[in-house]
Amino acid sequence: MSVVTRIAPSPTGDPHVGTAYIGLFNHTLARQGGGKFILRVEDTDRNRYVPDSEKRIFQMMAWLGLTPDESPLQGGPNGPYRQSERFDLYGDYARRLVASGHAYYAFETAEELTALRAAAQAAGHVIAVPSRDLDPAAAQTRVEAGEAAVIRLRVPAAGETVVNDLLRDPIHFQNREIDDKVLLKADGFPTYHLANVVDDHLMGVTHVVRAEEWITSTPIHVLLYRAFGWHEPVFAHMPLLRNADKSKISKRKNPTSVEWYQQQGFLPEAMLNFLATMGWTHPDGLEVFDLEEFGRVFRLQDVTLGGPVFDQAKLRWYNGKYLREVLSADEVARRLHAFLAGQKTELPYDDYFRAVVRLMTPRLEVFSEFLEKTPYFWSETYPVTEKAQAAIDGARDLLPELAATLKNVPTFDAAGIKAAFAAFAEQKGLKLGKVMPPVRAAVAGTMESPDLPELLATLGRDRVVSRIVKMGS
RNA sequence: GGCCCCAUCGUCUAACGGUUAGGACACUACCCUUUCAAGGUAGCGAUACGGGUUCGAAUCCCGUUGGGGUCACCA
Repeated sequence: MSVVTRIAPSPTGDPHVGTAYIGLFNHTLARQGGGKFILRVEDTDRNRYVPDSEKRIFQMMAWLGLTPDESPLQGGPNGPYRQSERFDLYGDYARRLVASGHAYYAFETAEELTALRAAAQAAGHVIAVPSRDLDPAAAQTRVEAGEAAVIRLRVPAAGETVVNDLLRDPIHFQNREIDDKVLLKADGFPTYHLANVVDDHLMGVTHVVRAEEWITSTPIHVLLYRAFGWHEPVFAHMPLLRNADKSKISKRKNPTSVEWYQQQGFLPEAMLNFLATMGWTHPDGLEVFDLEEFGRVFRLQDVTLGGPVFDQAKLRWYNGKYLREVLSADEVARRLHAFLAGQKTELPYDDYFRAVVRLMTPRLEVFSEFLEKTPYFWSETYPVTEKAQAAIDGARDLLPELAATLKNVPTFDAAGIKAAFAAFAEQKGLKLGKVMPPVRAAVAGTMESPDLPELLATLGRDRVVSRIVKMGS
C-alpha cells in the first residue's frame, strides 16, 4: 500500500515554522513510499480566517521545496482541497452519524454550556450534555422546525479508547473522561474533528503525522473512524518545537514566521536541515545533509520524543555552513543578489559584486548581515570607527608614502600588493603590523575586514590610493 | 486541578543490558594571522531523584520530582 500523508494548516496568520517542520516529515515520508503528499486547507473557522494567509503558506512550502502533490493550488483527484469548499459534505456525514445513533442534536446555549462546564469541573468529571438524553425523534422535529442545534458525538459512557501511536506505547483513554465533542456547529460548518477525519478518509490518507498537541483529541478521531466504520490511519505524533524555556514555541518568545527567517536571509536548505535534526539524528552522525539524503535514511520510528528547543544559534551555524561549504561561490552570489533585490537594494551583479561576496562569505551567517558589514565597498562615505581613526592618526606620516607605494605597485593584485607591503616594511625597518593596520583603517573605516591584500585588490588601485591620501591628510 | 505525553552536557542528540557515556551548537583557551572571520587543536560540560530486576542498568519495572500538552460551536 502506498503512503499518503498530508498537512492541514489553518489560514489564520503567518506561515508557521511548525507547519514547515511537520510538512518536512510528511513530505519525506510520502516521497519514500512512492506515495502522495497532500496540502489541505482547514478554513472552517470564519472568525479566525485571514485572507492572504493561505497564499503565504503556499509560498513558504514552495520556498522550502516541500511541494505537495495535491493542494488547492494544483488541484488533484480528491479535491476540493479547501474545507470551506467541501461544506455540504460534512453536514451529510454528521447527519449520517445522528441516524446511526453515534451522534445527536444538541440545543444548549453558550451560557448553559458555561454553567454546565463549571459544575462539571467542580464535580471533577466531564461535562454531561442534557440533549444527549433527548428522544431522537423529538430532537429531529425541533431541528426541522428551525431550532438552532449542533451535532455532538455520542461518546460511549463506559470502556476505553486506545490510541495507537507509532512512536509510543498504546495510549489508553477512559471514555467517561472524553466529552461529547461538537462535530457540526450551529452555522453548519464542521469542527476540526469531523472535517479532519472525513477528509483524511476521503482523501485516502494512510499516515497522520502531526504535532503532539493533538494526542488528546486523537481518541475522538478514533471513535469517529469506528462510528463511520472506516479504517483508522497510522498515527504518529511528533514532539512540539519549544522556546528556550521549553514551552510550546510561540511568537512572543521566538520568531515563528518562516517569512521572518526568509527576510533575515536564511537559506531554505539550512532551515530544512536544521528542522530535520529536531527529534531526529542522521544515523551516521552527519550534521549537514540535504533533503534527498534525509529521505534516503529517515525512519519515522527513530524520532525522539523530548521536546526540542528551537535554537537560533544552531540554525545560524547551519546557514553559515551552507554558505561556505555547501553552495558554490557563484550560487551564494546569485542568491545574495536576489536577496538584496528583494530588500530593495539594487547592486550591479558584476565581477566586483562577486568578488566582495567571495571575501565576505566566511564572515557571514545570514544575508541580512551583508550590507552592514560592507559599507566601504559601496560608497566613499563609509563610517570610521574610533579604533580605525586611532590607527589612522597614529600613522599620519606613513600614509602618504604608503599611498605612493601602492600607486606604483606593478600589478595590483593580492600577491603584488602583499610583496609591496613586505618591501615597504623592510625598507622602513618596520613590522607589517605597523604598516598594514593604518591602511586597513583608511580604506575600510573599520579593523574588522577581509584579508588586506585581497581587500585592496578588490577595491582597485584608484579607490585605494585616493582613500589613503584623503584619510592621511 | 483532571487526563495525557515526555525526561542523557546550557541546547540538538548518540547509546538499542557490558563504552573512560560519543558527536554537533554554544562557551573558554591555544594555533594560524595584518584585523575580523573561517579553519585546526584542546578544554568545560549530562544519564533528575529513590527503590527494585540483573553478574552487570542511561538502557527494563515501580514510585517521586520536574517539564510539556490538553480540557471551545479554535484548529
